[in-house]
Amino acid sequence: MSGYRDPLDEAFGVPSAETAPVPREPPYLAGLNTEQREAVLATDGPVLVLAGAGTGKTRVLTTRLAHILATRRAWPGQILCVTFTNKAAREMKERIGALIGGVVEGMQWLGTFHSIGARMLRRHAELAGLKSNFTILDADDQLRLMKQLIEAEGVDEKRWPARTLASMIDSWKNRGLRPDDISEGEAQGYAFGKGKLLYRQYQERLRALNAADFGDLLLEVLHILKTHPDILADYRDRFRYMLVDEYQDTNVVQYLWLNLLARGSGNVCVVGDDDQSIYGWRGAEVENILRFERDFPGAKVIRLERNYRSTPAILGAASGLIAANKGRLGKTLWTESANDGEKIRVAGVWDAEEEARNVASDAEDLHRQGQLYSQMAVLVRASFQMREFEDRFVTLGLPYRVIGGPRFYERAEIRDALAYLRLVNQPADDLAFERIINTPRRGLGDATLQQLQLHARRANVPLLQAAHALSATEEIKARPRGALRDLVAAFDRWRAQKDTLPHTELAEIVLDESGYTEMWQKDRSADAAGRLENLKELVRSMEEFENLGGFLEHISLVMDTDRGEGAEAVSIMTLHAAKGLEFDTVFLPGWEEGVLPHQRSLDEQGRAGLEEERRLAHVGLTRARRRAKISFVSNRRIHGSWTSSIPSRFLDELPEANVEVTEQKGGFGNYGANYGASRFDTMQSFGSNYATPGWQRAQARKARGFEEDQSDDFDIAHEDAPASAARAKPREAGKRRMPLTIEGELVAKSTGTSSFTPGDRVFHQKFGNGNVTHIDGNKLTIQFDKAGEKRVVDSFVERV
DNA sequence: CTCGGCAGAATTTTT
DNA sequence: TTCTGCCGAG
Repeated sequence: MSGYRDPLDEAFGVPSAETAPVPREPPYLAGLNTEQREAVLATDGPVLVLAGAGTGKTRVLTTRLAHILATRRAWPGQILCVTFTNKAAREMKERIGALIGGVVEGMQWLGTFHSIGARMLRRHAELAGLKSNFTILDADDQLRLMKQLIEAEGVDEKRWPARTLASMIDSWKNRGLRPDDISEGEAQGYAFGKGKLLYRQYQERLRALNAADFGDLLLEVLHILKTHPDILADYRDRFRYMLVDEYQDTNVVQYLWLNLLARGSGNVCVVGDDDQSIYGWRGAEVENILRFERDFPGAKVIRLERNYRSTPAILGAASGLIAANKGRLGKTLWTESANDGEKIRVAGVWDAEEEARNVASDAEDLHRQGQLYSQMAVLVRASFQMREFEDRFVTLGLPYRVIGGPRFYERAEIRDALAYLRLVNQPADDLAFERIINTPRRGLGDATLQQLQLHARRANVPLLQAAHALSATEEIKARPRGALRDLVAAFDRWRAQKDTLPHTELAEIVLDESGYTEMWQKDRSADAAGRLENLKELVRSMEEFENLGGFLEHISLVMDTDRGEGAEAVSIMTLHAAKGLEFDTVFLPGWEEGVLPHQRSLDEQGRAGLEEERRLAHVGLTRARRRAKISFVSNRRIHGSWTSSIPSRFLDELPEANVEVTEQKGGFGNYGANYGASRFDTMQSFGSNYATPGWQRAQARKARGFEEDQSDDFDIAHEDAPASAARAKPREAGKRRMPLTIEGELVAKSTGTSSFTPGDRVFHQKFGNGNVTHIDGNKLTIQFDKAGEKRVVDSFVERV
């Protein structure tokens, strides 16, 4: 017995009583700086860790957790550890595993707010009028549900879009408000006060469907905790230690929920950075972090300011920028480094196409110098900016991947397949039923559905049950009746097989027998093959789960899939998606008024919006380890028409010492050369206010001049023609684009020499099918059926 | 019931 | 520009 040594002790280097009475520092503390160490060791009582970008926040968090475990302050199951994203949760698990050399069992309360909320809600489902196998609805389902209610209420959906109601209800839920809590004034915002009624109806409908939306996962749990002291006491007792990541992103419900629980042990440690709060639009309140000390008097506040990521030049620029924000807790990032590193490069260019060209050629240059593509990222404000980059990268054959594009589980084919599975799992899921009743086409259209709905409402039963009943009566015409009977019989069969067959097998049977797979096999469109592939992938991914229920839970909560991670490719993503990541080189295009301080943010949130935009810019800059390259364009196409844009005000806030303005080869973008009161302001080039008609004319003239260089036959006699946007870019005329790729990522395969000949029929992930018309080395000219003529590198296409 | 054509709006960010 | 939703014809 005495020889027994706990594996945990072993792993952590906790001295055993016999061998080492000498106090020795556990190995996991090695390498931490003073503040980090303090944050790890201050286990008891409230602690606020203000962790600037790149200061080792995750390391502190994981080490702290490991420390709590190692010192036996709590068992894995007694620690509540909340993150904001699934990725962060996953990473945390992995890193704790790495720290103690194995997988930690029993960390069942480590996860995102929503996954933990779902866990709790399933335990107490009946208290919220649900069964524990309730379905978690996604945005799409919610919207459809709301549309039905809006219509039933006789509200004009044109005037009061379902989207508006959805976001309203969402924000109410984010603020912890249930239907009864909505004030009349608040409800006025939608359809003359019908918002409140619709909210209540929506909740009732959810209960009838045995479903919950994302907001409910927290709101309902909060309500249960508030109204059931015994349950609250139980959780308070259970959670000896609480850790919260990204505290600056918490909204009101999350805040209330955390606070309620934290009043138990009082051992709550929140980590965050007010300068990285970028989710205000989703209900996050920076104030939560700003008032932590008031909420928990005597809280220990630890600042992590030593940055291990970026060069002094980058930190200087980022600090200078963020200093313009008011109401910060205030941190100054510093780093130990002999030299400043490369200055931030700022370049003005003509348009987004040129911007993409420059970024791509810079990326190639760096690559030639030995930099990895995987160490480069293009960070944009909004996803519409991604297109130009994708286009350019595709033509060059430069490997890239889009992160956070259309997600796997949001694709139509996946959602259809899931609807089938949901319905097998939970027969009351009317939304799933509505989705698949006529997919594939089986002659069950609107008319039949309405009959079903009528019957279902009268009998107060789910649609599937109504279908069951109606398919046996004469109420429905013969043709649809037969189809309905088949469908109902199929579901009966599948449900019977649910408990006897492995769930992956069941899924295959369902997709097969329903005719869903066949539907895509028959489909001859460009992306049908990809969709079939996705369906296979879906079934494959089910293998990791014990049963159907577990799988469905996972997919509704974990919408992100990190596909292609680690690939040697340039990442393209939004600034939001980039939080928490780092790259050697970061490209920051689109620093223009209206794009980087995004117009909408400014319009809707005023100064608060501007500050959040500035934080977004700050997040972007601090992603860079070695170099950051900012650019802005003077002409941007918005909704199809060309608009002149002016450089972002944030450019002026970058300390001059850290910035280098580069001349562009294009010749039209050298605005930065004119230093003045505002270094980047285009008006300097013209000596007049940019908003005036004169400036606009100047722009137009410039545009025409540009075209003159490009095409000989341009008629410059129209000097005084109105500044037509279309005019400025005649080259664009015939250009057409396909919708975004299904895959959302394209990575060059290393094929040998070109093995194509003109006339070959080929398939391209993005552009679909087409014929090769010309070959030039490894560059093919292809006439695509849908996307028109494109020049593409051969490794991106395959023969069909 | 399905398909095609047309009008009108437009998504910044996501658990 | 591009996508969506609606309407009318087959």
